[in-house]
Amino acid sequence: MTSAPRTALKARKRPVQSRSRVTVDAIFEATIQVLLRDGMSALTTTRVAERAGVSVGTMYQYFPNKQALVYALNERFLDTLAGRIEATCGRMKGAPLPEMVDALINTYWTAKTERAEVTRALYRSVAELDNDELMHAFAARADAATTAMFTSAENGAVEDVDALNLTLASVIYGTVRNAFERGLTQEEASVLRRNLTEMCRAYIGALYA
Amino acid sequence: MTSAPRTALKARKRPVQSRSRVTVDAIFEATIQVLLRDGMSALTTTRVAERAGVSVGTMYQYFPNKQALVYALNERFLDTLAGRIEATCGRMKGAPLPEMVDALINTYWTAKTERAEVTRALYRSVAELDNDELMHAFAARADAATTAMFTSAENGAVEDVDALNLTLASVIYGTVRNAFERGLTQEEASVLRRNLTEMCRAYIGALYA
Amino acid sequence: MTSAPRTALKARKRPVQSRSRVTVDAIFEATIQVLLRDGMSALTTTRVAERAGVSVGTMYQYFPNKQALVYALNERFLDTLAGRIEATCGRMKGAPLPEMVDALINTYWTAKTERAEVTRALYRSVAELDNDELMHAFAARADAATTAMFTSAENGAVEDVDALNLTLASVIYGTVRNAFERGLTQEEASVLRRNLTEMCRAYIGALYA
Amino acid sequence: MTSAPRTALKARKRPVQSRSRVTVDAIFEATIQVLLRDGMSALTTTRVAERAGVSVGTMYQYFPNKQALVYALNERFLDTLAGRIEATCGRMKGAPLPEMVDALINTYWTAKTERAEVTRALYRSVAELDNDELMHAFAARADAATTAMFTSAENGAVEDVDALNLTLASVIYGTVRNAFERGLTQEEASVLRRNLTEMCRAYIGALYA
DNA sequence: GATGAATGAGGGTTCATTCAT
DNA sequence: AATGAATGAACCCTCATTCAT
Repeated sequence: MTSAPRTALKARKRPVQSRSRVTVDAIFEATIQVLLRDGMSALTTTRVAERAGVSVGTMYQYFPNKQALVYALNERFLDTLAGRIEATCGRMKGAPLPEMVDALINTYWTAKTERAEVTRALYRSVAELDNDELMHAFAARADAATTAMFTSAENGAVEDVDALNLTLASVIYGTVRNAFERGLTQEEASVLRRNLTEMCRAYIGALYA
Repeated sequence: MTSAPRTALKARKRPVQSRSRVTVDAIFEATIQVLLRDGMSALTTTRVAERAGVSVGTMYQYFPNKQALVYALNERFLDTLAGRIEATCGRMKGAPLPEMVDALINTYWTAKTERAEVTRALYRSVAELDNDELMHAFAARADAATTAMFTSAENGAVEDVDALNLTLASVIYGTVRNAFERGLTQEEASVLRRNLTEMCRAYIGALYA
Repeated sequence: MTSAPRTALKARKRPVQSRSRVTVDAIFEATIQVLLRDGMSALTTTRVAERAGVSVGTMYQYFPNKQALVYALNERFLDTLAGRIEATCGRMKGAPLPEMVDALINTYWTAKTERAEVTRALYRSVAELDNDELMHAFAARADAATTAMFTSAENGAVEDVDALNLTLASVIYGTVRNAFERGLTQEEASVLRRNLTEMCRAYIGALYA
Repeated sequence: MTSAPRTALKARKRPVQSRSRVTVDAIFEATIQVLLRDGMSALTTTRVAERAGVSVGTMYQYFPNKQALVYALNERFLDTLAGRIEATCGRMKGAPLPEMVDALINTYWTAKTERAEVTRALYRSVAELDNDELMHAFAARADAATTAMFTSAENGAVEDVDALNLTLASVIYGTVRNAFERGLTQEEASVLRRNLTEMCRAYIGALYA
């Protein structure tokens, strides 16, 4: 996640002092607020600064330009998410494959659902960005973690871990995102979540039948 | 798909005459070109008109504003896509469930892959829009078609068609999109595609074991 | 009134044929409608043509440009008004001065009040124009008529007809216009009208006391 | 005068600091210049900003839109004018009625004549606006002042002050405006001014004869 | 370090006018 | 003669970014 973005998008300073940290957090939070309330097209530097309670000038001390701000915000979220996935994968090392899948779905689904609106806002904000780098960095980290986990599966080595990983990751991440975009009801969501788990388990079962 | 969008987004005139039709198509194509080359943030009315070989004024004769243009473009693509899905579903009526799933994945995957870059461009362009209406209209049409298809499955009635439909639709559409965003290699893509099919089949198999 | 305006403002053709006459009238009426409904800033050639039931092209056959249209419209109204004043002045020739004044106020006030909204709309529309020419032409015609009338006053020659004329014309026309702009109630209007007459009579009385 | 205009027309910031004050004044002056030189239809935001020596952006920091600028300009002038009328009325309290009228005509006429061209430009600029609010606010203030003055007239209470006020105000303001629109010569103007005074005095005389 | 007024390029949009049909 | 689609200059306005204080 901390892999080098285009120089233009790099944050200007690492907020080492606690005061800076507070400021940056306020800016991030303000960005999310504006995104939620008014949408991407109303995300102006002035408005963010205002809501964050700082001046535009100050904002530019921490982020070289608007894109960098949005970029950093998404980076932060993906960092957190990757961290959670890593934690889950660490915890599940050596467990049976089906349980791994359950855990992975749980982690991802929960992470996205906790602040559903924020997730949605971020999905939108990232569309303008040079997305790929961000996604790749996240994918790389997450894939490393899940691959390591799958490799450690209890009942012997998986034949083609990379293929398994690619498949499960794509299906899980993709399905969860799609669930968001469809705006499912609570009930539909829980049906889908259960069935997604079933499906993954069935696939794994079929692989080793 | 042709369900009423917010008035503000409605196209101004239906291009009935062939000359108009050509113009509108040129504008659509130009929009895609710009989206591909320069991204959403560079999609200006002037640039689109220029590339389409018409004046801005002409563009505004057909679209009341920029958003409406992007909206109409997406609408057109989703319309086509929904049409293809309906065709497939029609053709597969009464077939065995696994073959239905194969056909559905094929149709969707192919449709998205044919002009992969365009698909990617549209995914981005739609993020700024009032997405929901568009998605819902598409979902409604596609769901109706697939549900009808699943209901007609050869070997007896599916127990809960709606749940099955929700699951398969979410997984398939979601996975395909995720595949795009990850920017998979040709090979990875074909592995994923095969495995997605396997997974759906395994799920269906498990349901009726 | 028919004095030469700047060439640019001249109407393109005199509508001699009855068909043309109808068209021009429709355009004039449409212009007023739009002015009334939507105000000067919404007075577009397209809208006027639309409401008149003709094409823009046709409109341009009769008026070389938009300004000419507004100009002609005002000219027509001022022409009519001048005609009415001339009629009154003709009728009152040789009458006693106070009765002349009564008649003049009556004529002017009535003319403006009959279609009060139209009057108001025209007042506004003319502000954009090169007003002066129009006003001068009207003033010249009206002044000629009133001066002739005052000269013929029953009880002997007025000492300085031009001064009297200037005074009465300015006071009467000015007061009536001001009444419009203040948006007086029915009652206030009639009080004002009565008092204006009183005042003019008092002035005349004082002159010859 | 400072009564609430439609929100859309409100000035954005009150120029409290002296620098801002200078800027705003420059913008006002520039607006007048442009109005004088090129007329209302050439009054573009760019042109005004240019002549004022500021950027368009700066202009928009003080005025939310072009209309608001014109509105504020007229408001300022009417404010000043109302202030002058109030001053005169205050000074003339308890004086004989004819002197009051003299003073009122003097004040109004002088105010309008001092910068005659500006007055003319403003008369035109206001036609596009939602005039009424502005006029009413002015009228209310001016009427209050004159009514109070007339009430205090030396030789006993006027019978119907409101009617007197309505009459004198309408006649005076209307006549002065009409004088402008006719574009009188210096000499004609002074004749008219004298006669207007005579007329008002004659009217008052007749009232209390 | 922080501020926020000033900047001005550039965006979306309108509409008077033309001219091929 | 009539049409109305096409034109494109010009308008109003926004907002990322800078820099004097």
